Amino acid sequence: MAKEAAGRARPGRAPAPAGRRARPRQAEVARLAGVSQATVSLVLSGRDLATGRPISAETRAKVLEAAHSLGYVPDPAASRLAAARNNLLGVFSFTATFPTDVRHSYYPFLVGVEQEAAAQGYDLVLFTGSSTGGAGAQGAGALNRVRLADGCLFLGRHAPADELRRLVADDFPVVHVGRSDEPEGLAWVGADYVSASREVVTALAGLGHRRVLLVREDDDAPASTDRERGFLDGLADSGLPAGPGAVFRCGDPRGDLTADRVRAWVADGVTAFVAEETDTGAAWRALRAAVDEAGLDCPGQVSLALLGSPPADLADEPAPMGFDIPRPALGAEAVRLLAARIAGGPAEGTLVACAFRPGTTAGPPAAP
Amino acid sequence: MAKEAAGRARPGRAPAPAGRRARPRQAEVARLAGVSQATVSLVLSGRDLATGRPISAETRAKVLEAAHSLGYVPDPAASRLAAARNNLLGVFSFTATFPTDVRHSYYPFLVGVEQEAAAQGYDLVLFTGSSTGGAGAQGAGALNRVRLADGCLFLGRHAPADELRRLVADDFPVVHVGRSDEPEGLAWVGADYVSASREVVTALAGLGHRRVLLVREDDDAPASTDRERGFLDGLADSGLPAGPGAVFRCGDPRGDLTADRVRAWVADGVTAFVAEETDTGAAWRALRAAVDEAGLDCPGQVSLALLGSPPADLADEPAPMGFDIPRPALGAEAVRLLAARIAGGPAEGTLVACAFRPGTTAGPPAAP
DNA sequence: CGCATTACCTAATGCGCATTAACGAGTAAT
DNA sequence: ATTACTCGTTAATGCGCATTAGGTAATGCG
Repeated sequence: MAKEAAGRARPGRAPAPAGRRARPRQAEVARLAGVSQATVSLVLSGRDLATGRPISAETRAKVLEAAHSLGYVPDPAASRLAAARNNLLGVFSFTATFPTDVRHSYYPFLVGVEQEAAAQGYDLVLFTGSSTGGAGAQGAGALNRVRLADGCLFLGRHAPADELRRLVADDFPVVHVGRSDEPEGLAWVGADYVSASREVVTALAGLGHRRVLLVREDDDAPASTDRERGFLDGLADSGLPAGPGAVFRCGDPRGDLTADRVRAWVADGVTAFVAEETDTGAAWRALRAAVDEAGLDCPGQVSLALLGSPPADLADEPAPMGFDIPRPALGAEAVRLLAARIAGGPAEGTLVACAFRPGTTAGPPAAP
Repeated sequence: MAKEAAGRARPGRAPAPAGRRARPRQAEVARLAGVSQATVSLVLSGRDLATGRPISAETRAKVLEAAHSLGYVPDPAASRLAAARNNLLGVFSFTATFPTDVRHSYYPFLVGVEQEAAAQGYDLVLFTGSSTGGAGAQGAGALNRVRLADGCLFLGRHAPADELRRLVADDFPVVHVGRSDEPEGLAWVGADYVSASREVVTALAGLGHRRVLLVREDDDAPASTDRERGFLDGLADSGLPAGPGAVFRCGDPRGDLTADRVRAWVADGVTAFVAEETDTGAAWRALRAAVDEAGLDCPGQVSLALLGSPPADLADEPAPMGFDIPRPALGAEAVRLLAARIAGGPAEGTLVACAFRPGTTAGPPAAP
């Protein structure tokens, strides 16, 4: 008895919609060349040469000609499915990837990401996320969408640790941009704020300043604490006093950053101020405003430095002493690390050095 | 006799690499939920509700919970291969998508693309490409990678028509950003340069100018020819002379744009100049330089206008009369059109209106 | 109570390609 | 001649998902 009943219907695909059907498949190339589909795959992927699996030159030629004459182009979906990887890198940011306000943007970073991704043979998936409503469900599980890529980059200061933890626990290749201890075992690339900040303090000390004050914001992201750490290290290196009075925290109970306060500090012997850099540049703006209002001449009476790059809208002003984060390099490094993780590499953290910027806002301290 | 010999080995996939825990598949969700893979597919795609295929609420809930707890996310390649969609929109540019030189950038455009894509429930795939080496093979077939997505946006003035033609012929949903006639049947969105340029000329005529000259570059992209067309239309509308002398082409055999030439035109009765906008802003820069060198006061002795927005590095200068391309709106419109094409809509061209900008570089003509 | 519905769900199938064991045909070695 | 290989190619298989005919239990109908 035949196992198959005669009129057994066939489930599965509906017949191809007549209109769309034009693209040749490997099977058709194979038929035309008089070989098997497998041979076509081998020849076209060049895997024969690479893996030492030999295909005669004659067969190669036949296949190539057949493919060409049919105008064969591989179906990327099928390739990627069969190859169990899709050559896609995710980019997920906790704010809009293309913020309307260009000032605060990941643009320079993405420049590096794009370049390096291309170099490594990856395309990029931008998860329209967090901000705008996004393609997927909001909130819990939103991060899961990134699993469609082979790995994912995360941008932003405050990543939801628990969601990330889940990805990391599943051994999904993830790289966070910005130093982060939060989920244990998270790979990251970050700028070396500690060294860069120390270098700025050292430079100020080298100019002769003996009392330097850090103005920072009330935010405990690693980017902030690293800068403070480097600042304090720098003071220690130069043998300068580093008591709690050396750091002023905006939003402090002690009050705001005012001209009066600045005058008091100066009267107290402070000759140089250092501001933390953040997305908004609030600390730097506040410091400049206060110094300005206090009527103090910048390179003359007090020296100023910024632990980072000035916000774009202040790009025209004289460059402050400080350092520049090599954002494109950071992006490229992030991609490199992610590619390594995908290939099975370890989840490490990588620091990228910042470039010191002498600027024109610092000089020798004024004689008292 | 058994057809299969006893120890017949199994070709095909190698066992999954032990180390990395793979993404969950529908099959695992199914197992956890105690149902079949097909049911999972039905529930997750919502196809049950849509097509009236009944799935009990209880089963739905089980499946959804299992999927959620496993962090399931569909494999885009598989979805696509199975002839569905993957909610991915491609973006392919013929230069780096994030050019190092921010001046010429698709940034504002991408802002709109991201927003609208999110609104429509799509994620974006940036095909790293063209310029930098790209993920796929260069040249022939490079465009083919975009087939991974449900549809693709193409950016850039000079698209390789033959490659595009192939995609269009295969009925792959494509939208070109910028008017384009090249591959027949290509959908596009573009700014309405003709109307906008005409409006500028009309405004100048309204101020009393009777001789207006267009400075354009030597490039025959539609963006250029449309502006010239609108310029000439504007002249005609206002009854102004529009002979061949009304248009000056940089890189002309007649020579460069010099101060002397500008003086000669002015002596000849020209009171207003209009420059084409391009990526580099070359025409506008040349015109400004020449006028400046000729010692002519801008709103006073001659009026100037720019058929577009000034380059970013000239953003601080007084705004020229002209128009602004609503780039974010263009991006959004492109996404909308692409979504429509994916849904089976027609391949149409869409013009988006530009916003007239009075600026401060145009005034009544000087008395002779 | 027998048969037709209805409500739910599963089995089977294929999308197009990559992968790999196995096979046939030569050669060389035994 | 038999074994032992090498070389070139193919058959078979599955990647993960969507699709759809068909099955099964529960319900309706006369």
